[in-house]
Amino acid sequence: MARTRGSHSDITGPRVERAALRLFAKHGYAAVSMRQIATEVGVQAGALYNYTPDKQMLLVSLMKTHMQDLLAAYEAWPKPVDPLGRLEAFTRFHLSFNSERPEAVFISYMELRNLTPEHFNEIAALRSRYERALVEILEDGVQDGIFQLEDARVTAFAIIGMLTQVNTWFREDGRLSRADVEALYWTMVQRLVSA
Amino acid sequence: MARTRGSHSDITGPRVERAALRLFAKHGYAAVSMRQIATEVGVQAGALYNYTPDKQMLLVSLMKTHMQDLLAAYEAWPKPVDPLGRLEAFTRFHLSFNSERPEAVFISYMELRNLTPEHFNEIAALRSRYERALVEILEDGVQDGIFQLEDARVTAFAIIGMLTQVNTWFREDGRLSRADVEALYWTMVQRLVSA
DNA sequence: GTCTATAAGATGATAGAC
DNA sequence: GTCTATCATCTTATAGAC
Repeated sequence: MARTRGSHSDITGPRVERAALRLFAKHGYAAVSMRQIATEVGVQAGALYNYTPDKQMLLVSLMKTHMQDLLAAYEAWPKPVDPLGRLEAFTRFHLSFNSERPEAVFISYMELRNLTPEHFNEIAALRSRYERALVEILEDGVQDGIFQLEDARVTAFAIIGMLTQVNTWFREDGRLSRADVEALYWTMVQRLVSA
Repeated sequence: MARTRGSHSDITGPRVERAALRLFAKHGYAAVSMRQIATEVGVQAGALYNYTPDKQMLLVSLMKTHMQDLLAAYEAWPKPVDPLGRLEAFTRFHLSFNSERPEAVFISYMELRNLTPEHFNEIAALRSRYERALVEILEDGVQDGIFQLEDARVTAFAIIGMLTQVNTWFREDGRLSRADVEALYWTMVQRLVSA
């Protein structure tokens, strides 16, 4: 059966999300109007409400998708069994995953304050699951006598903080390649745990 | 001579800046209206324009003041002459200064995208002066054979990234005191440069 | 210096035609 | 599924009285 003319729900839906992602990252959630998103997609503002109940849910959906993608991709990432190998896998995974979606990473950190408490807690829970994975690697390494560190939770924050910061300065056409950056940060992470 | 009744320029001015700082940090620059700021200060919206030509300059002024305060405070901070002592001074200064003004720190990083190119470059230049100070400490330490690291600029970014991240999780009533956090991070910074 | 009033336009969201 | 038209409200900024 032929499709109704002008019906593109399976095409327009993803385009709305991508446009919102791009514009929210560039100007901030509050600064972007539904009309701007509609213009970017090539439809009228009213048509957006076929894809989201309101502006807030558009943001929530972007952030939730990003955090779920992060967790799913990390679980699928090849991981050795020894703590040092797992720490290297985590380091390289984090740098690689984040470098491929700078906009979603930026939004997921930046726009937390625009979430209602319920949505905030949902995103925060996903984020802690990821952080918890690193804490466990560090604790295992300490137990095996391979790592030396004072506080696994604070060290995990420090590692994630320094790895995530890369997105603020890395440029594709800069002095260093992605491989250079990965190697430098893996060396620094090893030093941080005295491995 | 008696003051004109209702004239409070020396009191209201700072109150406008403080209200804007608080509200911009909480909700984001774009999400805050001049009416909200006026309500917080206790005046009508029109009165704000005695203290700022427009909303944009209110943001620029907050960010510029913060960066200049940062540089001035760092210059006044007691600094040893040896690289290791200077690195410790930088670490403790950064944690201490940032912990005292979380809102200004947040805004100065978060709202860069809302600046016109001219204002952005001005703020970015102040920021690099600060980063440059750390790079020089690291380079001096390498030259003296005290530090071992591959890339002084990337290491400086990593250190600043991990130190600045503290503001996102530290709570006054949490498990760790400020002194605990300073000690933990100073240990980690030393490890990062193999000192 | 602060007020009230207002200009000129943008905003999120909905209703109903096609 | 998309459009046009519209509502009610909010926005930044200014003018002029006090």
